[in-house]
Amino acid sequence: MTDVFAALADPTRRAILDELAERDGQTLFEICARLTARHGIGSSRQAISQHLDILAQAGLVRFARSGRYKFHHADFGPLRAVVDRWPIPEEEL
Amino acid sequence: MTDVFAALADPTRRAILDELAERDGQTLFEICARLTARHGIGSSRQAISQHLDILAQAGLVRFARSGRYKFHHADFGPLRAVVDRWPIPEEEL
DNA sequence: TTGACATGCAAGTAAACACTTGCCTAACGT
DNA sequence: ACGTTAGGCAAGTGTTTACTTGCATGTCAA
Repeated sequence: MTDVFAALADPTRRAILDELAERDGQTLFEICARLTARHGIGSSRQAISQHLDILAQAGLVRFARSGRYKFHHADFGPLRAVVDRWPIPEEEL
Repeated sequence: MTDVFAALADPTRRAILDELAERDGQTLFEICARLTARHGIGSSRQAISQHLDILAQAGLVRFARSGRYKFHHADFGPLRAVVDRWPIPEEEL
């Protein structure tokens, strides 16, 4: 399991997490289409696939293979490594 | 103000934040000494200074000049950008 | 079984990044 | 005034990273 912080460093990967947070279990092609349509990201399928691998190595995304489809599920649990590390001040009112 | 996520991607910068969380208001030389002694980080003064600039651009560190000393203060407020963006699950018991 | 669809693998490239090196400016103590 | 201390600036280097290109594998429908 590699670096959660490094996985979050790329804006395209954060957009992927946004997308999976809104609609979990998408395939690679769905993610590509929605990134283009809704986030203005025009990266190739292979680029997105590589990003998903990095997210998976960080534990932020899990795969579920079914036939020729590969569904992607987000897991935001590793983000506690960020939250628990430093004292985040309360929201000002 | 540049990318908070990118600022957190480097382990040396995270160690700097750890150090400032434990003892706020250190000078550059203090930070260097304590990083070496307590975190096993042997980077040069200039390297640490560049890291502090990046942390400052992300809003995570502020400076306070006093004579020939420059005191560094951590501000973890920008970390709410991480917390508020995705639904982080509760800790399992 | 043939073609279309969904994905995987791997080499190559260009840019970003972390770090060093060398010199410079400024503040303090004696 | 002089040396020392704290920090700044900027060019250069080696590695990492994001991305592309081209081809290969596997799955399903007709």
